[in-house]
Amino acid sequence: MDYNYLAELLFPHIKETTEEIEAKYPPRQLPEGAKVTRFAPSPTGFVHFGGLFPSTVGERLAHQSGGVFFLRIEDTDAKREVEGAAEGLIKTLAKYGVHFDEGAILDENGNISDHGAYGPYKQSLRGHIYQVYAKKLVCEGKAYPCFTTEEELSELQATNKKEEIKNTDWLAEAEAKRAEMLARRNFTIEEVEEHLKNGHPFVLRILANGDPDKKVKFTDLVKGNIEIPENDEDFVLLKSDGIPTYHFAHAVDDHLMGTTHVIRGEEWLPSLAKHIQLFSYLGFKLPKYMHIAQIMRIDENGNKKKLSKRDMGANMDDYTSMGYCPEAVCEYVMTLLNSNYEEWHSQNADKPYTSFPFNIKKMSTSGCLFDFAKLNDVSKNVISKMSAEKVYELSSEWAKDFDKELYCELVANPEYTKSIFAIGRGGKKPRKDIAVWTDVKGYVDFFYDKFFTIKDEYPENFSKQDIKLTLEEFVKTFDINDDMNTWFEKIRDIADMLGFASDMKLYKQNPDAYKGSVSDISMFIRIAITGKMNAPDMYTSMQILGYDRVINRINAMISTL
RNA sequence: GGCCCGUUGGUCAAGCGGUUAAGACACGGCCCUUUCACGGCUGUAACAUGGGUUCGAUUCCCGUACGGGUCACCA
Repeated sequence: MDYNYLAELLFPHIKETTEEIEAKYPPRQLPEGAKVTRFAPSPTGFVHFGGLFPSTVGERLAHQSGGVFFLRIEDTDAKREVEGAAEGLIKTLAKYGVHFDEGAILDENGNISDHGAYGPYKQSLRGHIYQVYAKKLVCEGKAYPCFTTEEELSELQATNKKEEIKNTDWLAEAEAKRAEMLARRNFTIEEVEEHLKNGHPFVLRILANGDPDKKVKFTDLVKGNIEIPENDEDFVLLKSDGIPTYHFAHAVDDHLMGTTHVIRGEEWLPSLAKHIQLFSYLGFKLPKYMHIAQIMRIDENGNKKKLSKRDMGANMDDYTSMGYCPEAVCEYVMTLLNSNYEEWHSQNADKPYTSFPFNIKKMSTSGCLFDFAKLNDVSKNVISKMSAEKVYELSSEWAKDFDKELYCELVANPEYTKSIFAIGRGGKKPRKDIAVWTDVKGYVDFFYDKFFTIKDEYPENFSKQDIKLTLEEFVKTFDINDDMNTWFEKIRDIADMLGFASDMKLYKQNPDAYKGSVSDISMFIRIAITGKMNAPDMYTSMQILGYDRVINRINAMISTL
């Protein structure tokens, strides 16, 4: 067959040669060892946790090596595209420290525009380029048109199923399909001309030359050495609308854009044979691949499943509403990505995660479970290191969007609010009460009259009389100007007066000799003032609340007893 | 079902032929302590399984089981 003629038939409008294209994409001038990585999402929705993973790896690897990290929008499937998704993607990623040097970047008006010399970075804008390479493959007899329609194809699969080739007998089905597809390879130029004349659409398929009994050896930077059967499937290169499939776009784009490391989820591993074949057909140098393990979740049967779109914790935008700060999420991602991150972090507590030497070799080969408990722990530590000022700023910013009522109280008196956040903060052993901004309300509520109500929630085993006497005595002796020792001595005095132990050590030696201890007396007061059994340091809390509020609350409690 | 990947405590994981099999989170206890939190100490708990190879296997090889992924004109 005259392949050149066929190519001309198929792509009459393509005049440019691959050499001319190549000339427009010269090799990058980068220092030795610099990595060029990319994140290449399809704009079909929000960024999910599984996408933050590889993008963080790409970002770290590129920027750590003095390389380039770019964003390519893979909008080759119009059916699935979601309006505005790309913009949202970029914004969300930026929030989590994933910044691009090149590619589709958001301008000041919120529109996507190209930055960099290796564009366009939106695949829908690169149609011409793919066709040039497609034409070349046809010329070389490595690709051919297939006029079988989608309907025919799915019918074929359907009949296979209908004919009671047992549902479990995939092999037979696959073979039937393969035989059918192989038949498509046989066509004459005349047939093609006829189809074209009738305006029939076609897809361009690769003419696979692989022998599945033979294996290709391959080294993945994460998975190590793997062997996969050669590809013998005539997969689609160009869809009937002329737009490339992922496989073809991947080969052409990553070659032209000079990607050195392809970082993607391990779900791509099965198609690696296709890519190897394609790169070889095209005469491209194969980039290095890193197939990183998926994040998993536990399904209702207790099995691990890939974390997917609808799962709790999947959508990165949910982390904002759940009240996580991005730094915490980033650190958590680092702990999952590099097993030695935590060790490094404990030794370099003051440094940002970006100065951690990220190491490919330390990446896990197996999928890990998403663990909110761990995230919360990381997050508590992150927040505990912030200044009161910062906590005020971030929590009120969050509350503004997600808890208006709280927001109003927080910002009504900033200095007051900051003094609350300052309790137990700033020292070597800061409190770690807040993991997420949604914790804030439950932590600070009693400082605001709006959220505070007097409730008699004393444990049953204490006499109301003692409680009442404690509160009355406290009101009599309370002086807001007392220092902490004086203040507490007064509480001890009340304990002694009522037959409670004022000395904890003595109490523990002989608890039966007393009605209780000074800790119980404190609890009586604490419940009146905070409404809780547990609360941060009471002396400081009272200083913040002020004399009137303290006395009013205690009096209010007395009257309910 | 084919192909590919994986399997160390509940979770994340060190380990790379000889270890008392780290550490972190979670959980329990103790100490500190007026509560909580913090901090300190401490405890429970793991090499999926069967065969090799080897003087010796968690580590290497093969099988089995289990889990995951994939098998589109989706990425």
